[in-house]
Amino acid sequence: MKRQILLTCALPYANGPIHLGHMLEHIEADIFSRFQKMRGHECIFICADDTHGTPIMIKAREQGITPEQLIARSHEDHVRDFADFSIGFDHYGSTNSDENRKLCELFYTRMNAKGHIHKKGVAQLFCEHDKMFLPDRFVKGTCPKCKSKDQYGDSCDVCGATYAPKDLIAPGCSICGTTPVEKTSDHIFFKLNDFKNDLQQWLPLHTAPEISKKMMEWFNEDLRDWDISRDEPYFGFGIPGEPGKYFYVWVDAPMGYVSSTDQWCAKNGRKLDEFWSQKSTAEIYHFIGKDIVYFHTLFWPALLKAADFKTPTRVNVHGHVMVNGEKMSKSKGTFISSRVYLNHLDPQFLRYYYATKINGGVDDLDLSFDDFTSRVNSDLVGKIVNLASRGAQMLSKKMDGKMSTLDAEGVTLLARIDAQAEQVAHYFETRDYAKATTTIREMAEITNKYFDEKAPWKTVETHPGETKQVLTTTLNAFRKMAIFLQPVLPHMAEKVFALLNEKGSTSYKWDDYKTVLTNHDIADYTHLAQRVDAEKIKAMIEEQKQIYAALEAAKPQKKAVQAAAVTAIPASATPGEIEFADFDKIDLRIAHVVEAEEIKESDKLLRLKVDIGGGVI
RNA sequence: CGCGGGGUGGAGCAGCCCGGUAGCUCGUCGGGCUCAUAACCCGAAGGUCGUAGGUUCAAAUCCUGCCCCCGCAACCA
Repeated sequence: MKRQILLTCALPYANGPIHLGHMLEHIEADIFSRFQKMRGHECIFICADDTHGTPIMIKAREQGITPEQLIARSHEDHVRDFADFSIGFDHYGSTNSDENRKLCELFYTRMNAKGHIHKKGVAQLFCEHDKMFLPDRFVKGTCPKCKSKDQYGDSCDVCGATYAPKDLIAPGCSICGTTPVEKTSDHIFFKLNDFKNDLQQWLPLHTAPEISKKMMEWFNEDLRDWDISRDEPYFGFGIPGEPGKYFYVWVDAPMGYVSSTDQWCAKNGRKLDEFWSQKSTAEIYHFIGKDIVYFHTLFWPALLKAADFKTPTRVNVHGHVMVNGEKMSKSKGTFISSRVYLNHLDPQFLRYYYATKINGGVDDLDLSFDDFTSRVNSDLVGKIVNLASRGAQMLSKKMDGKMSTLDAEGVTLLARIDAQAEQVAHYFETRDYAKATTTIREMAEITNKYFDEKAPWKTVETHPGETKQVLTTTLNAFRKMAIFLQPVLPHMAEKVFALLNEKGSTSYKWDDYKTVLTNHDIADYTHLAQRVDAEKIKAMIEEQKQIYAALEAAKPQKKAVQAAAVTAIPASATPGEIEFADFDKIDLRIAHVVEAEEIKESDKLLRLKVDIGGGVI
């Protein structure tokens, strides 16, 4: 039966570049998507940029550009990075689209009509200087509990206490430093508790046990109303009938899954209802990180239910990437952006490496570069790819480049491999890519053993006929492995496709493993993958470190410049640690700022920044 | 006592649900081979399974306490 599958990754925030943490999720989902497509199912892989909210607005201000310009740049970067890692989205949209706006309005209208919305006043800190209400993370001050300085408005990094921003001692706007005042404003709330029972039943059926177990905590008491509005100025969508009120970014972000599907449907002559109507039989899978579980397993399904849409079939949660056993660190250069990685290493390596570690669970995944190097060099290049080299080179250099037939042991060998095929498929289906790649590696091991025992290099002169059978067997075994690995290594599979002169499309279907190539010409052999050079890893980390250093160096200057600027241009918005995605984006842009400042130091600084930072603007 | 996940040879992991001689890859050491990208094949050494107790004929596996790491705690996208 042909399944209809819709796949999504969490939407990357549009104020930072893609880094190796994002790539874990996208690679995991892409492998799943490619696997399903190979199996003959319809699988639509959707993602988009998440473009709204205060951080984007502030960041754009800092750079003296509009939020639209900022998100356009991010979109371009993101799309290119993903493409270079062979992430095969069927559509990559943006939450800042007409489709998304209409959808938000539709959701809101339906929720409102059914009585799930209400309004009440909320007292919140307001910065008179920046003329805006401050999200918790934009208030900094001294922790009321342990007195640590420079803590955010929601919790203290030092002692772990949680509190409200107004509880901070000497709170200040993190943008301009002004002491904020408390002001009350009406906010719009979604009555999440209306869906308490639904959610409680839904969770265990659609998430992994460890996740639903954790989420069950929420049901110990009634669910609080969820504040879905923000006051202007805010970069987002206005709430219908509520002037000056905007949808909170976490409302329109997951909505991007639906609106992007809509865009894909429009391009392909399909109907959104096929996927998202309550009657739809399509399977919807969200791939997300463990940090945003509750948005996807509480708020999101509740919103969908409230608006009469289909709820996800499964929310797949993965852990976070650690580098060399530690959290990714900017100063150590382990906070590696996709682009920096691509400047030094083959994206296939990361795909393979992550695949060997992804087991469908929520554990954190350690990206250890020593392990990375040996895994790729030994398993992938040494054991698997080497088979092609062993088989194909002899066939084309010492013989006529044409396969013959299998020998008796060859028939047995290929049967042993075939016997594992459905098991491998099962591993892909359950997202246990670690087991899938291990099984494939074992196929390579028995094939190498076979090759060694047969020792064709000894018989190539004396018994060409038998030798050819060994090479034919080896290449066929390798071909099966390449097919099984195609979800992980699509680029390599393409090369194998060409090497083996395959007919038809340009990539394999899963069932192609069932055929055996005999009396078949192959093309000249070229290496399918290079080994990892440890020097390149060093160079990559070094480059990332330098980008960070440039940022650090630019920081004080940036403050000085912005202090001199005329209207409402904030000083450095983000001292200390902001979220990683934020951070990396700064890295890139800062490099531009540095240049700008070297050239100029008068009152037109901001204009210059735009020129250089934007390149063509 | 906030909650969830994790702690297995030098590194990275599997095994734990359904107790019964601890498995895989890399690395190390020794051997083989020389077709292949110094690759491949064979063999060896190396672990009181975080820790302290408990249950049991038997515990990495089940139960309890503690320690350490990661994450979450509704305004971090």
